Amino acid sequence: MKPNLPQIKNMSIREQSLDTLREAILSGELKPGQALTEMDLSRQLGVSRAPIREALRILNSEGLVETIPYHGTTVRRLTRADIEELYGMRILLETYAMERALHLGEAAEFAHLRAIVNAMVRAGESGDFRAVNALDRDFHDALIEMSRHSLMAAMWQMVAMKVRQVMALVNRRNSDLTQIALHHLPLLDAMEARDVARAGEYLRAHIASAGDLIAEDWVETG
Amino acid sequence: MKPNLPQIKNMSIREQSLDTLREAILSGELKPGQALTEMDLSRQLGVSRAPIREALRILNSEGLVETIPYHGTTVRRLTRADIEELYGMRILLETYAMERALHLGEAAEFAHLRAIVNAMVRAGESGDFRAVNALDRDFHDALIEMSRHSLMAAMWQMVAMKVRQVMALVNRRNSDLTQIALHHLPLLDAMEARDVARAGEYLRAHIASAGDLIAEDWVETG
DNA sequence: GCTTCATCAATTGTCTACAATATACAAACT
DNA sequence: AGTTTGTATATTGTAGACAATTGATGAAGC
Repeated sequence: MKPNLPQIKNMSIREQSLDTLREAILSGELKPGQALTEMDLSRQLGVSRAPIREALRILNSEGLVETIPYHGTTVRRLTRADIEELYGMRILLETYAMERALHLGEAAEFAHLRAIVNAMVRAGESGDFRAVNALDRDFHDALIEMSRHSLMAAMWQMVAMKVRQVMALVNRRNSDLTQIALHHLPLLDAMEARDVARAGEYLRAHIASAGDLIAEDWVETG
Repeated sequence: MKPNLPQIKNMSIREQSLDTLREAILSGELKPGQALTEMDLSRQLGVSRAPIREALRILNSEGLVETIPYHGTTVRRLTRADIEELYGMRILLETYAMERALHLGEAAEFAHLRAIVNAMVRAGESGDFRAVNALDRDFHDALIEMSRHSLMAAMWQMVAMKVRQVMALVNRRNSDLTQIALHHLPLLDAMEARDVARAGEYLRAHIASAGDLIAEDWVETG
């Protein structure tokens, strides 16, 4: 009686437009500073302006675009200071989330983390850097999930989006990504030992080094 | 050549609707669970549905309302768990902001804080609890401002809105508010002495006690 | 009695046309 | 020449009509 058929997606045009635009921004396809004219977008996506406008309002309150009245909407620019703030906030949120996760997390969730890390290391070894990136995101999302804190999850959503955008925009050295994959091993060991202090140190070091590598290479896109 | 004329306000109908609705929600005028039908709102505000819809989308992504497709928008309900999460997040964000504020804040800003606290105590003594509330908000907003962290400010915005809504919905004992006004005195003393550890303790105690008082009295609105 | 199906009312979703606004550029004036 | 003022154009802002969807209600069939 439950044939597990794939859900037929019945998303409104607004939602589809929103997802499409957000994905384009986070993947770096739409670059900071780029103008988004409603007419252009509606022509490109083959829909009217109304749902596009609603999607843009949402993106605006998510901090991904900026709108000047009667002038237009642009993809929000990112300064080096933004990136430093972003990684500072990551450390703050994730440290807190991890402390809760170590208390509230269940065995299955720790096993899930282990599986992610294993896959990440394998992906690093085989040079699949795209997969490393995706698995890194999965790891940190799972960590937040384990903290059982819905407001934290909402805040993390905001931060994680911008992190993803930044990662897509910067030219990372592949060696960095391999390093980052390996960083997760001692971190997870400490977490499985429920060693809050040590895990916290590894986590902060991991995030800070990733942030520094990015801030270092950052060039403000004029 | 600069006669200091007042700026003519030229906010779009969307912005005005947004401000009106948000204010109504945060002040408790619109209660959690209440239905917001677009037609009703547009009639009441005397505008068309288009700007109302855009405002509702924004409120939705701010977490103040919830929308079910083809069914309607309602003011988001608040559970006791939400409130506990809210105050936990407050402690996390404000502790971090205060550490930065103690390093980055300028003399004029500390003086400003002192002026706010003085006014708050006076308002408490004269029984003007509405003013105590407003000044408490000013104090914490100013603290965030002093941290010179725009992403923090954005996150704080979200948290502060919900705090305001919760405060408006709960029946506070007036004695509590007077207590809260007095809490700020030792906190500010420690801040002016740049004593991060002590100020942190006072801050956390202040927020936690406020949160506990509210969570205690909280009745889930059916 | 219970299930199934058609219908209806209420609401949101979308589209199109029109209005309002800002900017750039050219023309007129001093 | 420099300043001001008008005008054109591109863009966003708003309105109103129509389409799509949902959930409820009640009738028909077993």
